[in-house]
Amino acid sequence: MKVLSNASIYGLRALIYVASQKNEKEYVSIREMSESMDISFHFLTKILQTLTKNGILYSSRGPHGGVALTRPPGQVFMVEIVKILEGEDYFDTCFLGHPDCGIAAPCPMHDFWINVKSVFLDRFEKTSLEELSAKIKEGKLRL
Amino acid sequence: MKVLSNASIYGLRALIYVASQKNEKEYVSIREMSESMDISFHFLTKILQTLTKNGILYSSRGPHGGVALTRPPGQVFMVEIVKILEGEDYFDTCFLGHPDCGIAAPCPMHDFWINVKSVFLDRFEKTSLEELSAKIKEGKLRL
DNA sequence: TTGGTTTAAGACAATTTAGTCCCAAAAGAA
DNA sequence: TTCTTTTGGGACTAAATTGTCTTAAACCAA
Ligand code: SF4
Ligand code: SF4
Repeated sequence: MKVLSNASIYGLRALIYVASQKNEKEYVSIREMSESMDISFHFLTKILQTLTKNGILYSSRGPHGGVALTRPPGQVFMVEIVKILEGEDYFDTCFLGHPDCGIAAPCPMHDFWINVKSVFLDRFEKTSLEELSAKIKEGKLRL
Repeated sequence: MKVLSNASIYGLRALIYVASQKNEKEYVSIREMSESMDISFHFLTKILQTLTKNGILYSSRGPHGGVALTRPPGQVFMVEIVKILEGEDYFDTCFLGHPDCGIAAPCPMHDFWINVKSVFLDRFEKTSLEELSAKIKEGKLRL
């Protein structure tokens, strides 16, 4: 079972990496992240570019360049990242892939699906990069 | 958000279609199903072939041929279909795509993810084709 | 200013998923 | 038998996702 594309997963992991940095103001090198997390450098670069375009990250070229968060990790929530990388309609899907249905006479999976989606949305809305990076900072989890 | 591939969705819908048939013993034509549900005939055929190979369906060629359930709809559960069409390891995934991790120092999403997967597994284990086809039989839901 | 470093951008290739097509094989009817 | 209908099986194409590569642009330091 997979609910996020590789692009979203890599983007999320990189943001957690950045958020877990000691010095919040310093740029983090994409090369360093890609090697540390064993993700293709160019692929990760492309993903982070869209996060930069969408205002999640600052970026700077040249020596000591890289990317940095535009906001404190406690103010960046998963839901925003997922909507940027997966699409704005991420939570507007039907379990069976129907374009529209279910209002009048929903199928037996409808209530389940609506509920699952709201659980995901709720969790994504409440989980910040700060929370996600907490255990990394303590050195308790690899990324 | 998508948790099932198109192949699984089409396979499930076709099984629901078969299960909602009045005469349980009669073969249902794949052509009829593909046209009624607006699914590619050849694609659906291929999917139903793997379900036949895996003992979910009988099949017969020629006039009045088609597919039929090997068991009563009340004895066929979603979990079996999903594991056949998505792979046996469908429920053995990590939220962040790691091959192994989390036992010692799980990430903040681990508990959430484990819980979500068990909710899915539980529901898939308890939902039979009979339940899924109930509303169709009443004519209350399109497929 | 010159050269090295690093992100930006976009073309390109590989892989996976989705879908199409053709022909063989089986079943039924004439 | 012979013809038609319908599934079986595999090759093929299309599209989406994933990943690679090359060059340009920005930044820094000597
Ligand atoms: S009723 Fe079922 S098929 Fe219709 S939108 Fe809800 S989940 Fe999808
Ligand atoms: S701890 Fe997090 S990253 Fe590790 S297996 Fe669990 S969900 Fe995946």
